[in-house]
Amino acid sequence: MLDDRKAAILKAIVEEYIQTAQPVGSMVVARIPELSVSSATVRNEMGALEREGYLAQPHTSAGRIPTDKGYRFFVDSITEPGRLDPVQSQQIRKFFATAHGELERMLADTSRFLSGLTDYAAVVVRHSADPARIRSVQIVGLAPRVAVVVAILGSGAVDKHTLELADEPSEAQVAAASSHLAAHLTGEPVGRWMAIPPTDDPLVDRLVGIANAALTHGSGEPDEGPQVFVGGAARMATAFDAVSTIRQVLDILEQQFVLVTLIRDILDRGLSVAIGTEHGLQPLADCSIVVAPYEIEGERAGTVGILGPTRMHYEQALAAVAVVSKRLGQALSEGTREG
Amino acid sequence: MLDDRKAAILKAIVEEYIQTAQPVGSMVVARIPELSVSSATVRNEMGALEREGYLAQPHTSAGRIPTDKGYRFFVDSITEPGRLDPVQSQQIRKFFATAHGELERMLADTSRFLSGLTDYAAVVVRHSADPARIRSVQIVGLAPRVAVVVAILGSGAVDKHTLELADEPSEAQVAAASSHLAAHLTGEPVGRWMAIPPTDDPLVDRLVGIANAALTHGSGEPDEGPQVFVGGAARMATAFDAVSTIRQVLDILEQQFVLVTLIRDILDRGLSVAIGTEHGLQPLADCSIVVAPYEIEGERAGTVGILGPTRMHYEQALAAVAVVSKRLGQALSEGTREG
DNA sequence: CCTTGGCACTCAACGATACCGAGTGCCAGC
DNA sequence: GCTGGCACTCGGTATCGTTGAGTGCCAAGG
Repeated sequence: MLDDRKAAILKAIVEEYIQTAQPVGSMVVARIPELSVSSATVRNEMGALEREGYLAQPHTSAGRIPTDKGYRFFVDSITEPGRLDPVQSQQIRKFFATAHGELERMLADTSRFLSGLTDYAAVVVRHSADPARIRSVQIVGLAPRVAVVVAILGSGAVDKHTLELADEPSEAQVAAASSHLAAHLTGEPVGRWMAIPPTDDPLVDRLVGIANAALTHGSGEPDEGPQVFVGGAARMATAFDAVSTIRQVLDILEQQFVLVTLIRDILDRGLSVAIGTEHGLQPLADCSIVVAPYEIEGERAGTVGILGPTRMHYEQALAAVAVVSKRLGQALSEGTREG
Repeated sequence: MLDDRKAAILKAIVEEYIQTAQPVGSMVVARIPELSVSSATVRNEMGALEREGYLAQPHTSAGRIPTDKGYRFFVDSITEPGRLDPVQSQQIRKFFATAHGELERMLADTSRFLSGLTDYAAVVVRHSADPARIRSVQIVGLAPRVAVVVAILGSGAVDKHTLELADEPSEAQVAAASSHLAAHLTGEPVGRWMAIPPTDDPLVDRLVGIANAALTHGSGEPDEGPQVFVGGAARMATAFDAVSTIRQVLDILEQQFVLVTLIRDILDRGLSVAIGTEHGLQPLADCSIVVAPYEIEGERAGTVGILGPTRMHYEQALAAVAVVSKRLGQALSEGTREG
């Protein structure tokens, strides 16, 4: 597609522009040692690259700026995993050594951490596309008319619902309902309606029905769709200088549904980076997104990602997202105890 | 302190400035019908108001801008509750009619709603200053080495922790531990360490100890300090035009601890509004905060508030925050079932 | 004594103008 | 095909009036 020299020039321009945020002129490119050509030659090549859509010129007599296509070429040419500098690796190690606690807090912390690490906004999605299966379920009476149904899910999460009863079941009836429920729900995905055959005790059936309904339609997390944690949105205020752009980007970051759709879209297309207008969202035309799914015990459990300007530092971003998603998965696979 | 005319002039200037965001000149003030004086008189009074610290001048030959002290006078002069316009009342009614679900989701939704209602950033804090008391507690065995301790709190919230055991207690032992724990913890505030006397079965004691520890130091919400929900932070990008200000304010909004401290501070001082530098936070020097606590069943359970520029629309803000906090409290008092 | 019209003064905002220089495109020569 | 040279472009910055909103002060009038 591009001969070696064009590729080298394009790469140099992208790198320079990412660093300086200024249009890159031919002289700067000609100065880099790998290329021993004059600026005039570079100018010719730059003209060609512009005609092919890799570069753009803000106006005549300005340097060149990479287009989305230019960034795309650059990103695709990053083949080796990309090194994190030791300081960052150290930070990551430290974070995951000390991080602990409840899943949701962990995800929120991770989003903040990743944002600090990369200096872009970070997003962590916990998706529930594949609903966790119920590993164990139990009804517990707590007071004459109050009971709890507690389900432990395959993901290690605990789904619990308090039940208010019209009846006052005996302990035996609660126990019967509990085991009847367990017999029919264990192994099933949570949040899906499961028909449960009646027993010979209508009171037990009512109790089972209430518990089953709570697990199905209950307001516990699992069936409320994916959860989104955004960290470091404030950094977008530094990444752009047009207030309107900042506003638009922040708006998107608050629309969790949009974020989730966007990220799923990117993953569905088999990408790990979406640049500028590659994703459809017009307000994010100046943004790139780097994502990586994380896995808990081999199952995709969510995604981590960062959102930055198209002129983001892609190697670092890719490396950081990759490492953090891996480590997050590991950390969550260990600490499956606490839901 | 201020004679009637000065007060009227000050009020007019504040209102005008809130609307236009432009320094207010003497002629504009002289035009208002209540005051039938010439602009020259207004100028004299404005000079006096400036000397007394209520007004400031960006530069000679510009109009006047209210100082924090000026806003404070204005806010303190708002005595009657302040009317919400019918559209907003309608919105509020509708929101609380349809809002439902889990406490945390409800609070998050409320923060988003309040932000939309006022067009400022909104904050909802769920504080746990007065830890809820345990109404009922129970240990449930789920698997040979896995048990759950479930505590229902006075607030209606459910605190549950999964326990991983070294032993394999019998059902009777679990039941014994459960009732022993219940006997000593019921009525106590959660999250505080309670000594529990030993029984004659060391295995039961170990189980009780683990459960007790989980409830005390466990990672469940109640002892993790207050939770903060921020909605509509993006709106701060419209409220200010200096990018650095936006950045600073967004930063604060992400520091939950700072927010909570700030809000508690304001409430502790018996205020419902903090203007500009009245709160200590330098980055928020251009912001005002309007807060109101909400109550669940008569107990203070948290705070709702909004954060906007010092030139915010105070009457509306005060009214909106007051009404939303009240309605939120009512809504949560009804739906105490689901934790 | 307070109010008011008048007047000189101030100063940010705006527009016009000129200038600078980084960067380009093109061309002729090596 | 590469390179040095050169004319050209045009955004950015600085300079300089000009404008006008707004003030402070004063002297006259109720």
